[in-house]
Amino acid sequence: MKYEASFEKIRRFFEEKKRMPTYREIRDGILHIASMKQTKQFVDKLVEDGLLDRDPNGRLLPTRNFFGVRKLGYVEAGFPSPAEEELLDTMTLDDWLIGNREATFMLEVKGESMRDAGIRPGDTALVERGKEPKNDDIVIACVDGKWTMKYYRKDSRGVSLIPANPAFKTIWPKEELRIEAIVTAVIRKY
Amino acid sequence: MKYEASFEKIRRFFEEKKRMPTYREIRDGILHIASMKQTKQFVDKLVEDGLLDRDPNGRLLPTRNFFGVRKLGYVEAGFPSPAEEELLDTMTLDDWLIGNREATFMLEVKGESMRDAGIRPGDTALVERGKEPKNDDIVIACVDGKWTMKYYRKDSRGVSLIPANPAFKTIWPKEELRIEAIVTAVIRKY
DNA sequence: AGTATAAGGGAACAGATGTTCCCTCGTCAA
DNA sequence: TTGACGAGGGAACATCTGTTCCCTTATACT
Repeated sequence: MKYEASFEKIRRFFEEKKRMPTYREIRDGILHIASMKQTKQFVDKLVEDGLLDRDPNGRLLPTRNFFGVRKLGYVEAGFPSPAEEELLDTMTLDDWLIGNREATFMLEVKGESMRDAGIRPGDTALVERGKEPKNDDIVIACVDGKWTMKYYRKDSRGVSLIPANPAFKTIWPKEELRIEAIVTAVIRKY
Repeated sequence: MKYEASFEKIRRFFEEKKRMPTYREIRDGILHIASMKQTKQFVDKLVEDGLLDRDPNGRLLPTRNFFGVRKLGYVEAGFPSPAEEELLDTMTLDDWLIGNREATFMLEVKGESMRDAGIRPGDTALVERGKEPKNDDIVIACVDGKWTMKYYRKDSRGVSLIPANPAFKTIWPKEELRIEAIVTAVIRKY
């Protein structure tokens, strides 16, 4: 069994069971050998290479390699060679996109009012509640009982909600305005 | 110590240490009591409520509540009341967006050539290598030594790469064309 | 062939951990 | 006051688990 493939099996194990395997599980289910000694040698090498971490008690812990996606540079740069590929930074989408998990929600976008901001129907917005909006933030607001997504602007004339589409009108709230959340990211899945 | 707050502490513990706490760690570090019996009762209740899972050996496992973001409906629907909030489905961005982790990479977008598809400079594209492109997929291609992101189209006249911006021209590859990856998602972070 | 070296197998050990059990103490009703 | 009951504390136990040690087997070299 190859080194890389065995590590991948451990990653899968964690993905399924949400915990790391024990030495004996690695021995029987992954390396398919009978020797504890060699299992330890194999694990030691993985730890040394930074692919695995250890508890104070010796128990295994997942590393960044267990989560997330490898990050490349720009489109123009293209893909690195397989040799360089190992050096790539990995990054979890959740950690990257979510600041305060308690306050963050996913919300599906309907309507064309933010089209020119590159936000289109069917996109998923990540929104965070409880943050103070700044000018030009995209916000989820409840205006006179209706929910919308717009640019937020506050100036000497008061608060206005500005669409990113000339076919829609800027809203000047008459009675009630609650900024319920701020859009922190927009995701389009193909 | 309140029930909810204690659960949140356990979630934090997992977020930091990448493993679940033991009963004794919950007793000393979270509940701040001395009784194993009550610690077990507390954990039993969490397991019963589906907030925690257990190993065949009794060890604790994280549930879906430990990962991801809560998913709402549409913008128009607004936010649910705190009472309903508990019912929301949670979903990890990684699981949602990444099919094949081995083959998926993050790539930053430069240039305006896909502007009308709502993809703009600074956006992050999630791309997957090794998949066969279909018509109208957005692909990362290497044409005559240059890397670009374009719509893919194959018809009787051959393969063409079509920009989503009238200011750019459709590319008819002359010599070399390698479709290196297919764009599976686009993320814009504010 | 004979010997030395390494690899493989597996038992043994110490510490950690979920679970159970027992004792103590306070509260409340009769 | 007394007895019952439940909560809290903590010891005890069986199992699990990383680690080490020793013995056997294979391999390489002289």
